[in-house]
Amino acid sequence: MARTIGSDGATTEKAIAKAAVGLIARYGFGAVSLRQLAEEVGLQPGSIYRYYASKSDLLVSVMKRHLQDLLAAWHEANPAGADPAARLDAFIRFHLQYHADKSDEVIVANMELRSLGPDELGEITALRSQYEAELRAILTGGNASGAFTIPDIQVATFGILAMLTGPTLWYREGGRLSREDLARHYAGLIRNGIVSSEG
Amino acid sequence: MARTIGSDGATTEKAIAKAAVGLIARYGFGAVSLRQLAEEVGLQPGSIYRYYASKSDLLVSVMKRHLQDLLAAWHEANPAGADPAARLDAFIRFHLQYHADKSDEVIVANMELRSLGPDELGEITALRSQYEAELRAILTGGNASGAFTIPDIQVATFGILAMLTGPTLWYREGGRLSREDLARHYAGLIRNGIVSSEG
Amino acid sequence: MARTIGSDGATTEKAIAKAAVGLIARYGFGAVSLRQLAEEVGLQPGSIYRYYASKSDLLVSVMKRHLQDLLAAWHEANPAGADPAARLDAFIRFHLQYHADKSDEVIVANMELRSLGPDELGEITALRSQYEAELRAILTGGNASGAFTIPDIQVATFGILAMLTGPTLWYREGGRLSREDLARHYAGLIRNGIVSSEG
Amino acid sequence: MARTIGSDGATTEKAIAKAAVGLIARYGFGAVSLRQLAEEVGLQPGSIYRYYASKSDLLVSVMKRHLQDLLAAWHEANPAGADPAARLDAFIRFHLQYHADKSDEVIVANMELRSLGPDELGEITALRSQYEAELRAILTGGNASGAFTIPDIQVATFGILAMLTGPTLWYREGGRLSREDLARHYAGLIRNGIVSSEG
DNA sequence: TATGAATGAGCATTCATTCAT
DNA sequence: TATGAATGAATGCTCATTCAT
Repeated sequence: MARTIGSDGATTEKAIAKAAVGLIARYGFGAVSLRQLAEEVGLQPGSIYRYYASKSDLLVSVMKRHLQDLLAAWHEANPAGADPAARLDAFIRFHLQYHADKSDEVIVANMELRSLGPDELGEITALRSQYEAELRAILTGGNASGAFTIPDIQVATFGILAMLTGPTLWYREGGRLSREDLARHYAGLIRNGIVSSEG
Repeated sequence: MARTIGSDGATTEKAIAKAAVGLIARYGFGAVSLRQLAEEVGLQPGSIYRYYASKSDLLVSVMKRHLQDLLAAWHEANPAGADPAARLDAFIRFHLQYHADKSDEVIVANMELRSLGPDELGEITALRSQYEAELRAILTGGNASGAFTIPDIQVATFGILAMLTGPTLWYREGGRLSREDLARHYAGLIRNGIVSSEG
Repeated sequence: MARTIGSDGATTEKAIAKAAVGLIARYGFGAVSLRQLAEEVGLQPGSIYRYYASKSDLLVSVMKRHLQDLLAAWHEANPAGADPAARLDAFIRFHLQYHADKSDEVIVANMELRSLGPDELGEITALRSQYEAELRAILTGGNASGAFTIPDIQVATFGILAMLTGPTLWYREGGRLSREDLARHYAGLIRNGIVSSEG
Repeated sequence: MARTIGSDGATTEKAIAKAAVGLIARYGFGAVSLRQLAEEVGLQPGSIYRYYASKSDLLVSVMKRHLQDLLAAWHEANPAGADPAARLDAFIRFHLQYHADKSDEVIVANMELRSLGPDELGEITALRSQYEAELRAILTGGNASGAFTIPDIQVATFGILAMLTGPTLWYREGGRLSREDLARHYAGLIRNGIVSSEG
């Protein structure tokens, strides 16, 4: 039936990706059908294949874009010259902010690694590692300057990331805690622990 | 045909549950078929229905059992009379230990909430909340006694749990870190943060 | 687990047949499972096989018994020596009465011929034909004696039987019409038609 | 794969419906599988779902179409202005004719009411009632004009319909009786009964 | 650019049936 | 006499995918 009036490829592609992220975050990759996705976008299922080679390609594409955007945004926000404590603080705030803004993408990127084939898993894992390396570098720098006293950088890196990613699953805008509250509390916990944390 | 010689119901039921946990943890609930599960157990697919009313019932059953066992084990391990710091330490060690021993169950219970219907989700969530409440009580007690200085109990509870559950995804027995190392490092981080943590 | 206390074979067999007739009449042979039937009787599905060789055997057995009982009851009720009009009247009343009393059996015997294999169909059809022959004989006798003026005995036989069997599907005891009303109206219709029927 | 050359939706849908009526009439709704139906049409089983939402939807659709066609055809054939006797005669001939032409549809519509869910049963029953009402109106009119002497219109309506629908199960074209014979005999029986029926 | 018809494989589930106990 | 464990085949249905139009 030829081109739907006013439709254009780039727009359609973005609409598919956006709908996909929302649906996958809510229901899980395996539980979302291309029919469902197509209907949400206002297309026939077959038409998705003009933009993505397969359902799996769609997932990889969405994840990759998210992780690349995340890295780019952090490079922008990173106060590279600052001292370790300030850089860690910036990282905490950036991570919470970005993860609150893109919670669907985060959920997909964290929960659907199982849905990837081995090759794609490698690609995605490499990007995730780059992001982890950013935090690791801050912690290492802090240990070197004496600002931090971290016995195991790896444990701390994973621990902090896990902690900071948690709110994706429970934080709701407009609830008891403002974003600023959240950042303050987490920064205190990470810096000083619970024995002497201040917020 | 008919009863396999020597087969008995209780044994078969446990074999199904055990295989299910392993497969679901590895591939995700939606990606595991009853055919696959049946083959792993050495049954015909239909025979699973002698023990579980549906695929979804199998998931709920596995999750519920896990959370009940978790709670029971903690009640056993909880040094109820001790001071808050000691109780927190016990909780950290218990959680890491139990989650390392039952990593498949933990992965299923944490990742497959999406695969539950609304009623079942309520049941499971209630059990999870009970466990969270145990940690919350320790933290609250510590604040009261002056042992801790926690500005937001909720954030700390979720933060600590997220942190401590993280290793399920990356910790491997026999690697660089012993279980004792892990416990020590996490305990230090949680107690003192990264500025003055020791371990 | 050996014999359930107090159970005995003949009783169980009848209980199965009775439950089967009820279920098949309500839901259709194909839609009734042996599980359902077993549960209604308080047995395990496998136990039915002690009494009936197969599901299909159960159907045949029920149908055959019904048709044999029907024939026997008519032979009892048939006023063999009477004149054709009286015998027809007796047949009408007998048929309506018996079909009202055994409506489940009638429904099964009329609706489930399709569920029979070819051999069994032959057996059952033969019995049905015997019953039809009884009516046919009355009509033929009436033509011979001049009591009736029926141009085609076959059409009249089938027509009368179809008419008289109809109430199985709609007649309800205690409604607008008593059994006597029903018999009177049908007898009038059959004898005199609608131009001059009296009731 | 993809569209079979030259295939088109409307054609396929009709082919499915036609094959379905034939198979259901012969074997019963419950005994016909979608695989069997698909094979008869030359499709894969799943392709049926492009046209019918479920197996049950297929049945309802077939029944509804039949009853609507039946009503429309009678409205066409009904000699509305004629006297009751002529209208009854027209009804008898119409019914026999239509039921001989569409015997599969008739069998399905009469035998598979049990296979319907409660809502669908209501819809179908309503259509059947409309058709019954047509005959009831003729009989009522005849009583009013003095052409008929029917003590119970309901019994006569059901009786006549049951009688006239009977041949669907036994009448075979080209046998001993022509369609005209059939119509004549039934008209005689209905009008005058068996005491003085003439044909 | 997009549709609409169709495929083929797979899935959860149900069922009649068997037989060691 | 009856149970309970299990089979193997079938069923309705869904899905990712293909491709002529």
